Amino acid sequence: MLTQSVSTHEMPRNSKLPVEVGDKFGLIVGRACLVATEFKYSKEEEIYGENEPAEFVYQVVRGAVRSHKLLSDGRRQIGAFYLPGDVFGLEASSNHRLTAEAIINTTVRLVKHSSLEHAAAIDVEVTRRLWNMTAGDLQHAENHMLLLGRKTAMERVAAFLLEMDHRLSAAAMMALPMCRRDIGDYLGLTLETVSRALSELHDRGILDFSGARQIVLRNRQHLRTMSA
Amino acid sequence: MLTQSVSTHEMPRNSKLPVEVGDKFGLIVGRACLVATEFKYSKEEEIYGENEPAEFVYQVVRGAVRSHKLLSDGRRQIGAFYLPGDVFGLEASSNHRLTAEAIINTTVRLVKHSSLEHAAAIDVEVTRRLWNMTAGDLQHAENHMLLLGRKTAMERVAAFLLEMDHRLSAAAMMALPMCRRDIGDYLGLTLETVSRALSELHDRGILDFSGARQIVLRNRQHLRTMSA
DNA sequence: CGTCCATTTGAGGTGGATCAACCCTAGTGG
DNA sequence: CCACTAGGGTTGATCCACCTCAAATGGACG
Repeated sequence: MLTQSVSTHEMPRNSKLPVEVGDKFGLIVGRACLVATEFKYSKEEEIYGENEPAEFVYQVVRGAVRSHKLLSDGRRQIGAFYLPGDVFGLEASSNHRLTAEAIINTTVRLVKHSSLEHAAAIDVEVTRRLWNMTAGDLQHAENHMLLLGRKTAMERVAAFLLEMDHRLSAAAMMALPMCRRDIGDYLGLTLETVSRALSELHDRGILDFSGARQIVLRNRQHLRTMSA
Repeated sequence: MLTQSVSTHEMPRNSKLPVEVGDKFGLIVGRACLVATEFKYSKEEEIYGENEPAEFVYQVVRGAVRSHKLLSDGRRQIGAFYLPGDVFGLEASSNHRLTAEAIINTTVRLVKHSSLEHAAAIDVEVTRRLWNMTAGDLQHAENHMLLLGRKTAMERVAAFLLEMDHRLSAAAMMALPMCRRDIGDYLGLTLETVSRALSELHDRGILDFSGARQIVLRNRQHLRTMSA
């Protein structure tokens, strides 16, 4: 529960509100004349739980977040990873449908869901942008269903590497914030299968490691072919 | 392409516009003062293709529709089945992201995407309802990712039966419009595995057949437990 | 420098896929 | 009215991609 977290951590403070170009959160917050608050979560901390009321909408500033669903026996499916710039926790209904946790120490900007609702009720453009965001999430989910239902382990790992490369490759190097188990739970595989696939890609010269989570892609075209 | 289909079939005519309670399509169309047109597709006919411009939004009146994505080698993932009352083909962006086909002879109501856009641009409530629909699709996709990534064959089939029971059980009998291959491609399984799971459920007295696609559930609670 | 995890690697097992008959039923035409 | 056919469905036998279990390795951090 966030309100508790607020009290057990530092108090929120207003962010500088740097509305970058292409920053969807900034676009909405700015449009709606809302003030975003910064907040920090430490490694492995829960941000919100499945079925909890959706009190806030979040944007990752620094760090990384995963969202997941659990089966009663502990089997876990990660629906998405959220990296700096990504918005998460936006629900059209009143409750969150997945649990969100910080993968590493993470700073987020957040706005009250209710203020967004209020802004959306009077400004079509705000509603339109919220709809577009949800539609983007849906598109990701549709692609991921194809991956989970029909792709082989190697195809899944290749697709994962290209997705992460696209989303967080600053320089040539890709620094993965998540462990092998997280990757497996995202791809519907075990951590061992993920590890074996990465090792095979390394053996075939398609990627290089400098530490298990520091990866350099050497042949993106080959990966694209492999991801089917 | 629909315009071609229109010419090769009967001309569209205005529907009676019976705005039922709880009919989301009716709510939107009515609110936006739009006129819905009825149209028929025959068995196995394509309604729209992946990446085609999203010219229309559809609602099933009679029949059944499936939407899917294909890999280059023909592997197929069905994202959703649409049954009478369901809306499909609604995109926030300008193109369809899956292919939609009629499973059996199907009648749909449709409205121009552009008129919806126009109505949404001036009426927050319309936009809000469109957003809610997309959010509903996203929720279904999130549940389905858990199924595809983490559930066993039997759990998937049990979940499928409960979903269909919930959506199309008129009396006690459930009349499935789709073949075993469609079910398999929806659940990320082969048609043989689906058939074997159904046979086992029959042997265990959890369901009865009267024809391969006429199913009566005898123990829903047991199915609920099995679907994990 | 030792402890603790994350990761890798190995060996063997298995759930579901694949390949192959066979069966059932609806539709067709004689 | 019935024989024939075709397509969907079932069932069996075998295979294999991935999981499971186990152990070794490595890297980060006190």
